[in-house]
Amino acid sequence: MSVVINLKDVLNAQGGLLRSPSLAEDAAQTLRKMILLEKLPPGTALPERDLSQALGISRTPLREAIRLLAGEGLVQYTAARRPFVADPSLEEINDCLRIQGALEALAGELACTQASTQQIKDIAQINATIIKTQGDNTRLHAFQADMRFHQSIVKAAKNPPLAETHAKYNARLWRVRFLSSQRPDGRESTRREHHEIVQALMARDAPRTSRALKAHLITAEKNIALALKDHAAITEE
Amino acid sequence: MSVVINLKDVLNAQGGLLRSPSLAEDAAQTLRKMILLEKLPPGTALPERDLSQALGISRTPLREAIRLLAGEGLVQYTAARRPFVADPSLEEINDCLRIQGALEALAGELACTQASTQQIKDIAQINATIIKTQGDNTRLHAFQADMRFHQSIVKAAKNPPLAETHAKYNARLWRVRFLSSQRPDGRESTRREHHEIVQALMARDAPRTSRALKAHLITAEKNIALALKDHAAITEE
DNA sequence: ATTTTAATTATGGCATACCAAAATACAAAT
DNA sequence: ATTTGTATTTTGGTATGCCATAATTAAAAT
Repeated sequence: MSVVINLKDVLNAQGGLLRSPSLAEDAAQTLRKMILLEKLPPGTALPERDLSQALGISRTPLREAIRLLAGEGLVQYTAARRPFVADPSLEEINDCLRIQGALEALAGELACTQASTQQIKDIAQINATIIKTQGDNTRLHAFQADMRFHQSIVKAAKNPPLAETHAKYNARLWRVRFLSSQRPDGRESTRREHHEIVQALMARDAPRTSRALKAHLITAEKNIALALKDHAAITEE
Repeated sequence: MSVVINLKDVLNAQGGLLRSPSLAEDAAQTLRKMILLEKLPPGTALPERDLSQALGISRTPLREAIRLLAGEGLVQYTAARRPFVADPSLEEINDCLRIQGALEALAGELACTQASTQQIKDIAQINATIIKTQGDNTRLHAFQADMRFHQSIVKAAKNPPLAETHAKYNARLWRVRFLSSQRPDGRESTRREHHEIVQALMARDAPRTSRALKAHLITAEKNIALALKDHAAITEE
């Protein structure tokens, strides 16, 4: 019989099923958010010492966190190996969007044969939620629902490496997509395209699903270009 | 005037233009080769201390090397965060091949509009080399030429993130592709498919190029399945 | 005032030591 | 012999200190 308290149990009890696996991953998540919300704007230097001190951890896990973000493309290195927040050009963003388009098109095709009927129902359900909350002022929620919509399609493809790579590009594009989602125009085309994607999936028509998803990404490309233009104008002044 | 010897100069002088950017990347490259050549067979545990000692470096860079390989999918972690050489199932390999197919199809499409005529000539040239060396007993060279063929197509797409992701899946699939390339059968279909890819590229016919590359990857999937079957039979006894 | 050069500082790469948790080996009990 | 409980060892996570080089500042020369 022991009276020693199990630290893990305490943490699990307090945070539900939350786990804190490592300081590095925690720091990575913190930095990810700061980058995407532009608390760390593009181009910001990320010196290991200052950051680790700011986050209350040592350099070792902070360093690892930065490597993680670099693997996702959110952080880059100068020639002298100094890390800084990536500042992707519109061209590079479009490059990533085309890749994301190809990945989602593949996911859609695979989902047509691999997804359970329940999964397709879930996808349709998520889309229905998006339409309902369309008028809300909670833009963040609408955005997150849109992310879930695409993620659920990828998940239905039942291809773990595909899901992983897709998630990476999602992280990389999160900021601009969020920016783009704040714009009211293009919302109608999004609604229409989502509907077409769901219809194609329900019909389990692989080529049609692929086409619909590719078209959707091309629309996203246009909207993002507009959003970035506005954003640049705003942050300039 | 100083008599102190500059270490960098010494290293550069001895290795030509070889650079040794970091012990971590060097170690990653060493481990990559060992994994792909099955000196570290699938499933092998990778304890940080032993490996770092074996490579003559400390745990810190070795640890970083392992993270790099994990990012490529060559290394995985147990639930207790112990790293081991990934042992992908045939299903997982096929998952990766489908992704690779989608990536190369996209690359082919982009290359049709983005590639310079010189780049397309180069691609055709590489393929010609492959055909010439077909009879050679230097299987390794033929394999490397095949890799270059596909890489040059991706490069011609002029989409750096695409090239990066493609390279990662190449690393991940290197071992099985090498295995597959050792088999004599299927060589004829490879020759035919490569020819079709080159023709489609020279015609700058994007859909045709896409189709040709997708078909090529499907063939690869079949050959790899056969090669793995043989390999399993050999390593069993 | 501008350019060069030297000294200083800041920063990333690496090695090492310590700790907690997990795995393993071992002893005891059934 | 099998299981259970306990001690030992192994292992990954983290903190810290040192080093070489790049970046910055200061000084000197033109």
